[in-house]
Amino acid sequence: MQHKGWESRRALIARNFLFANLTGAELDKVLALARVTRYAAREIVWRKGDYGNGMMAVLAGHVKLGARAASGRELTFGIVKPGEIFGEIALLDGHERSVDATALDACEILFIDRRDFIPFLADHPDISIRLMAALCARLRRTGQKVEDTALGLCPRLARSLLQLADGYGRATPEGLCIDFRLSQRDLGQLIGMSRESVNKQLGRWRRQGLIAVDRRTIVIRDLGLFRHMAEPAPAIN
Amino acid sequence: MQHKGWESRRALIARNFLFANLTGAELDKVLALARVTRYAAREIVWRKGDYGNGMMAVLAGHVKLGARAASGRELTFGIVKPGEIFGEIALLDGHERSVDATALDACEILFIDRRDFIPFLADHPDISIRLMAALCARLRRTGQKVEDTALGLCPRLARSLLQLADGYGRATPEGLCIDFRLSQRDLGQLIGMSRESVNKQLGRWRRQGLIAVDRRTIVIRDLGLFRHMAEPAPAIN
DNA sequence: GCGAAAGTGTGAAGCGGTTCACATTTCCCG
DNA sequence: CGGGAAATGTGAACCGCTTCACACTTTCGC
Repeated sequence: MQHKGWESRRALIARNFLFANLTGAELDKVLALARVTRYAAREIVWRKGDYGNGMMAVLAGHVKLGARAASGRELTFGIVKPGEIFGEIALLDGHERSVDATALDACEILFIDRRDFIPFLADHPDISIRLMAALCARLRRTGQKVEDTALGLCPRLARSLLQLADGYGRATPEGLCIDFRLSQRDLGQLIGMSRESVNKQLGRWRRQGLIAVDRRTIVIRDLGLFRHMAEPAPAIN
Repeated sequence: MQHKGWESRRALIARNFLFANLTGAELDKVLALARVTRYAAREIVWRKGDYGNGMMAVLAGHVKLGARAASGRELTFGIVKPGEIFGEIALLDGHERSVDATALDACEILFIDRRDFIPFLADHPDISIRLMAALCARLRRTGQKVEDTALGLCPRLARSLLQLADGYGRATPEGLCIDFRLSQRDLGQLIGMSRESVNKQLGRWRRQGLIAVDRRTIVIRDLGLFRHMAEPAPAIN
């Protein structure tokens, strides 16, 4: 391991929310426990059902957490951004992976084995607490996903876009630009509906001037109006 | 607080998985922190959005965790049994309740404020670990619920019944008897479908001789065959 | 730059589950 | 034990989403 890689990894880890305010020496300790792996786009990090022996942190790139439902349909639970962690459930309970994890783009991912990390946690109660908070956040998010089930296409898609905008939005003169490319198929999996349905709804909104679909991004023209779409019974969809 | 109540509560708490192997003195400590409340059937323990200032443990009775979706539809996340806990998310992160909690029958529920419990946890790492395990279990379960979304009525209902049978099943000469009364409306909310759909599917199964619906219970006649119904593409539904 | 593969746009048909409407039964409380 | 409320059973109509089929465009690897 050459010096340059070590330093840059150290900097990347320090940006992760879990390790954000560790001292330099502690960061080195984490790095010593960790293994960093690169994944190409579409590469599988693990499959649902694999034996889960540790936790991952995304240093660079994006990871999709999803599953192929028994019916054959693919559905996405969420997308993990740089600085976030995933696989923390298996870290804590050691059971099998509950979802598939797939690299969306080229990723750099840090892995820590639970046999190393659990003792480390014992010495770092603040990290344990942040870990629990992450777990709680994921639980709330997943619960929200269950609730969204009761909603129709229009509010569901709108919510999903707003959520993306929350993470990747950039204000422009034309409106809120979502700087993250998801295919309509991906969007469909994210909201649990068919690609065609997503296409048609986006088309309707485009024709209404609510959004603009540039080649690789979606721009929300009027955020206030668009938020209306996220309501259960939208005025005119 | 008279001696008798104290003793019986102590016995009930000792039966909770979280406090299962505490010493007598530690149990007393927990009891001192806790407040026990009785709820009548259908009484609301808390509402989604309330400020969550602690955790509950069910000593007796059953609590339904659910929410009224924005569309007006009611849906149930799960049913908490005696010896189990709920509200542990708000205990850990102190945010608002993510679901409604309603007593299904007459309940005896123990409440511990997070300001008292968090310090207690610091002295009892074993309990912290069990708490995290509970959190993980809930997360896995909720994820399963999201996945089930992709399934149709038949497998969804079958799974739900099998799950109930898992907790309340009693083997009889006629088959596996589910000793827990849920109305068809409740079942519908549990699987996220309409009461009518549930009724019709139960009717079909009854006519096929797969189940028997005695006044207040459902009996699964042939478990093996019924498990088949829980598969995504059932032979003949 | 070219060709295959992936993504997008769109209509038609079908289906599964919802909603509505009502009859009947069971339960429960006074 | 009687009467009202809740639960159950069932058919008809409706509706939203899926599926399928296909044209067209964009992207990406070589």
